[in-house]
Amino acid sequence: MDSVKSQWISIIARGLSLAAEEKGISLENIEEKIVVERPPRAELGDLAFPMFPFARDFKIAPPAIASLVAQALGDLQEGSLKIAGPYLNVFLDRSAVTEDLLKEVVARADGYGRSDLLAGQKVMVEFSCPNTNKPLHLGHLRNDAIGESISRILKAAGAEVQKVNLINNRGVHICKSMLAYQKFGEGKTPESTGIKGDHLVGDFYVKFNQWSKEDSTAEEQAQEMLRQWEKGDPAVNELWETMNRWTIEGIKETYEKTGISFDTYYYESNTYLSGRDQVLKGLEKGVFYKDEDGSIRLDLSDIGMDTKVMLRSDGTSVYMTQDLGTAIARHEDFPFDRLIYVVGAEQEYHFKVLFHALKQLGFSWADMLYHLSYGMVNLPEGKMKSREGTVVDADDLLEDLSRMAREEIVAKERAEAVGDVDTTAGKIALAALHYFLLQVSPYKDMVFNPQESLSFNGNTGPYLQYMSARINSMLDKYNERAQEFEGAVLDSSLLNSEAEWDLVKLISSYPSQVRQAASELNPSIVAAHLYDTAKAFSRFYHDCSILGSGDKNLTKSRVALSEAVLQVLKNGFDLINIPFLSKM
RNA sequence: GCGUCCUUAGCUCAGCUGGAUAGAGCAUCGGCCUUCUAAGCCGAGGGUCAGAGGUUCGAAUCCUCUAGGACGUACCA
Repeated sequence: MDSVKSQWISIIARGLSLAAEEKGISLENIEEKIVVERPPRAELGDLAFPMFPFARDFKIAPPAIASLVAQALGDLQEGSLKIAGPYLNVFLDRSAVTEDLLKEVVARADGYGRSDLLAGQKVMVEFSCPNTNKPLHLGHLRNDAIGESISRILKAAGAEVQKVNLINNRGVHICKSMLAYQKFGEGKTPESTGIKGDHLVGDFYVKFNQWSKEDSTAEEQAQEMLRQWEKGDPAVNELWETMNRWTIEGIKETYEKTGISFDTYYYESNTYLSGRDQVLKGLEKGVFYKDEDGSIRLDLSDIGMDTKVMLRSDGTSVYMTQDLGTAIARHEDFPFDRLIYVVGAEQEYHFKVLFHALKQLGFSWADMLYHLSYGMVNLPEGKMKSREGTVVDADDLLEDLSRMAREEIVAKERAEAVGDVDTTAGKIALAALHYFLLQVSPYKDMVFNPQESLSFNGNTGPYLQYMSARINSMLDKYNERAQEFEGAVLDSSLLNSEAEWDLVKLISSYPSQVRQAASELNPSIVAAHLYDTAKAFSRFYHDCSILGSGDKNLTKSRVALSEAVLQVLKNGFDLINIPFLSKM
């Protein structure tokens, strides 16, 4: 369809220049001025060219220009042109467009939608970045969904993508759960309690917060433990290693359940020292300065901000310290053209400072760093607050969703048809979750209403799965009854209903939607397009019988169209991490 | 205080670099299962695109201001 579009742009350009010649005016850069749109309603045509931009040159009203151009072009082979007030609308040769499209989708198959928009680019995407003191919650799930999806979309746009995670495994907050474990742990382990490691550790983090309310020395004790840890105290270190392992194993289990993966894990514990070296180097170079209070700081007054601590006065590192070290290590490991940090909007200030500091330190690639800032997930009552226990735990949520999906399967008496009910339910749960999280533009805050958000009806992930499963089983039936349709010929001119043409347009615009999602780093564009496609198929399927059309050529043609729809859905599912189900 | 962002139907969200009558889902009401899965399809009601100016032939979209809200402005991450 892209080629058809550019073909029409040059036709219109020819018409405009002919018309201009007739009027005795000269037009420059015509093609660049031409705007292509889609008419608001299908009856108006397939492409629209507004004539407003040329009113100034012609010094006549846009509708008059439209008729002038139409006249100049006369009769056309490629389709037809219609004047609609100030617009020139194009009606494409549907049969030809459909035929080309169906061939293209078959030829490209899983590759349909891929492009070379970012070919040759190395892009690193950082996301998730959990702390090792508690399990993942709903906020992480949004981060993970965005990061994973963006990575897949960038890859589809031709980039070489490296997904990286940064485990925040050191710092005073980590010491808090360790301290609580020392005090109240009684030697419990994930094995002895049967509690998933990250949850067990998280319970002690909660315990610390309770205890610190009663004992005012708790915070100071945690700080002391951090100093011991940075000094390399063997007992502290051993506890740290044990508890970290528990948490990371638990978190990795959750990643596996949600289809998230990473090419490389970075650990704050490995990078904070090199970060510290960088800060000291920067101090020597005069990029940083030593404050009266003993801390090493960066002066940001040149970019209208205050000063920022790079290293504490007691010599221990802050978040910024290790992020410097991590960024440098990453560029050495994978010389990226772009590093995208998928991190919440509340850290915008942090990244501004980080990028600025790296630039001041003389790293040319500092300009290639980008903070993909996303909004918070709120509850109907307001923010999630760990202190008030309103945090939605990731594992619990997945379990709830799976249970609900299982109940649906049973209620709809689909258990037998589906086969493995638990696996299917798990995949439906993922579709519901990922679609819900990705249909919203990343930068916006969103509301998660547990009761309403988890519906499987309407504009949801399971709806998409349902439509694709139905297409799939219809195609299975077609193949089983292959004999009936022997000798049938694919004839795209038979696909002449509006519903079929709608599908052709949606299928053909899928690749440009993926490219747009890649350049805007916005998976919701893909999600919305898949919904439109599934919805259009649903209407078509309801109105047009495929296997029972009564004409085997028509059946074959509709089957081909359905196969193309299914291909787009499958390819798109992969980009937004929704599992395809052959049965549901 | 200062900075960044948000505000579209009762609710949750779309709305491409400004373009023809602002769209979905949920919720409400009404139709459709002896025919390819009713997790479906069709229809109805529901909008001063927060408000006011401005730019433009044309503004939900761009600019300014105002009002609400979120976040940030830590030797937390």
